[in-house]
Amino acid sequence: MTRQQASAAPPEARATEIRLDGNAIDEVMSLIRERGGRSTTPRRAVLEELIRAAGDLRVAEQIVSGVQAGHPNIGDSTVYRTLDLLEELGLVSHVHLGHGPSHWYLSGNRRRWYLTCTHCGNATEADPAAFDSLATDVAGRTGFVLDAGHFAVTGICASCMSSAG
Amino acid sequence: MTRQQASAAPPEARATEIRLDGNAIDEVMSLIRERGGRSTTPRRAVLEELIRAAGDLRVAEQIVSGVQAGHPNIGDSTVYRTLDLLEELGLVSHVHLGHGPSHWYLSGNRRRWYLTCTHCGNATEADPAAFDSLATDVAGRTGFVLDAGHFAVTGICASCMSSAG
DNA sequence: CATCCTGATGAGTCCAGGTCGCAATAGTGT
DNA sequence: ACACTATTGCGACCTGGACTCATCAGGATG
Repeated sequence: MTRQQASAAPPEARATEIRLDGNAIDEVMSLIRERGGRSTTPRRAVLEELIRAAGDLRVAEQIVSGVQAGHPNIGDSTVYRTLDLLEELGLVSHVHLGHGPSHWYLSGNRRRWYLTCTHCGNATEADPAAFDSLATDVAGRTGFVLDAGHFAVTGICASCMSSAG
Repeated sequence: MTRQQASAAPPEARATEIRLDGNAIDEVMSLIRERGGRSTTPRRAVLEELIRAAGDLRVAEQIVSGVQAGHPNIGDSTVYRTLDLLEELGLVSHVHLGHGPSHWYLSGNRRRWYLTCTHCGNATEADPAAFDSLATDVAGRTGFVLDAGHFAVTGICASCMSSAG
């Protein structure tokens, strides 16, 4: 109904190998330039911030303030736009863990699969093997190709199960 | 960080059998009264609207306008609050299919599992059996008890796979 | 059936989390 | 160094929903 329902993961998305070392930024900038884009300070700053997170999850607001700590004049919307760009390139992903803001991480070509406990709110990354067999099963039955990321699966974690019954 | 992170599905939620016939409303009102709540016109109106949807998904805005078609003086926030109440009672559920608003349905005690295509945006209900075996697998490995509903799993549907590659 | 107590309501305001339009700025191929 | 145009930063705006609070009305009681 609203703006963008089916905008994520355009088929052109090219999952590129990206290492988390210092050269990564230059490699990404080359990739952007190949596509006719430009290597700019804000884009480098956002990438630096994501690399600094070392693959951990960050909400957009954290990324914005991390970037602005070093570059106070970079605007919020530029960070959002850069995250979207990097996601199109297949370099970063965002996941919705619950009702709050989405969480971003440098994914390379490996999306993750998260479980969120609706009781304590904690999110944990899950073993991809279990999800893969679900995906194989569903693809075989229906042809629908599941994508692990984007939304966490909710449930009750082991410790909440044992404590709260 | 914000208000409610871990509020969904309080342990007291009692999944009650609810039929979709005309007596359902009275039964639900009795249930509400047992808990010290009151049977009110807005609550009946919201339930009527959900029953009218016959189990189909509705976004909150549709439910609000459906209710207000018959009762123009019922406020939006009352509808939201009533949906929350009915969800606590285990009678309705909401699911996030994508980035837009959440979708509500009369669930009784049976939550559903949806697949959303990130290419065409369509959501389809999936066979619960596949999800159940995933849930059994994950519970065995980690003790985390998965809940099918609340978030859809994204992917690419069969027709988008074949047409767009 | 009149009263009272308190849960529920509706109108309006506020908030988070982005998104958008646009004039100004700054990469980059030549 | 230039020109061309992708990007930026700013601020206004938008959606979906939560909150406040004075008022209203179920329904248990007498």
